[in-house]
Amino acid sequence: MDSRSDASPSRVDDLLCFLVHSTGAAFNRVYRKPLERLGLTYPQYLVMLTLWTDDALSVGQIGDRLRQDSNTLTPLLKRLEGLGFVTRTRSAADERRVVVRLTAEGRRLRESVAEVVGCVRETVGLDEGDLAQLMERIRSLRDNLDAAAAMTPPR
Amino acid sequence: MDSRSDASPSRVDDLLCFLVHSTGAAFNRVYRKPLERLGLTYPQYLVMLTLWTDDALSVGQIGDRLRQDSNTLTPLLKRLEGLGFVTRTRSAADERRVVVRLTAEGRRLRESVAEVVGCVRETVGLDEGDLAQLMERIRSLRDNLDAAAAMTPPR
DNA sequence: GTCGTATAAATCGTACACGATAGGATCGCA
DNA sequence: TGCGATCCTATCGTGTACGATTTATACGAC
Repeated sequence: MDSRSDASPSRVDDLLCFLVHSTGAAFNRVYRKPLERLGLTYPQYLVMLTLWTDDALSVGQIGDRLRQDSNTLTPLLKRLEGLGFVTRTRSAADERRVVVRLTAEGRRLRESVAEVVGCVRETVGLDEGDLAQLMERIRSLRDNLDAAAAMTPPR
Repeated sequence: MDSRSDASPSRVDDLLCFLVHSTGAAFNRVYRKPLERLGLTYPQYLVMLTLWTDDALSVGQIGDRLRQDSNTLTPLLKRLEGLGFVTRTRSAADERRVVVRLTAEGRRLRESVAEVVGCVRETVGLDEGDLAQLMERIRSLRDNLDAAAAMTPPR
């Protein structure tokens, strides 16, 4: 009920949604150059991270972890396949599934990446405690938004 | 120097960059449906917000506020023009500039939007103090990232 | 006044995001 | 055993995002 509860906020930079949006873009900018040296985009890097943790995942399993669907992942995975970092094969047990596996080169990439993660970790400029707290708040914010979006929109 | 300082994090969901990224997507999902009723996408909505605050801005001024460049904004503004919400006219004083102005219909849209902002504000589930603190932390995070990206990347 | 430089917007190519839909495989159950 | 519902991936269309380049205008030093 305060003075700005309804009127348009004075600046987009005073909106939480815009701050989150632009901070995501800023992360992207920081990651772009070092990843480019490895031949990866940021979304491709996220897929590689996922496979370095658990290899041989289906498209859907990767999508669960990254919160995206096959319409985004299929072309992205084909590019990673074209780059020689993963293979895509139909599962014999369930022909509906496509299993994505790291190649030797894909596994090798993991070492080159350690420095990328490390250098970004420093630029965020937060100590362990603040980082953990910030992450927890953002996660809970995201969960609230997800829950709101999941409600069948009234009408 | 702790145990996870170098190895790949166990899950993308434990990375700050991914949390920010996916929270931005979650905001987008929440906004999508109500904005769709107005005929706007989320980035278009950000442009409208900017113009509701300051009308008659050049493409570059809009870009300063939204942190994007003409390569993204030009086609987006042409769509808003096609929808009848803005006009785009070359400035007489400086023929390089294109000035974007709200139409009557574009101004009218502002009222329909109040409820959108209000309903999203509730779903974030934070009180005034927490919201302000979270926003300040994210802003400072973004500034750190911007500063890092601005450094001419060594080698 | 002329020329080089800076600035503003537009254009181009590639990659993501995402709603909607299609097509094939699997499963459950009558 | 057959058949409808469900699941999984792929495809399509539209709308961003963004680096690199292009074109046109403005400005400053001379």
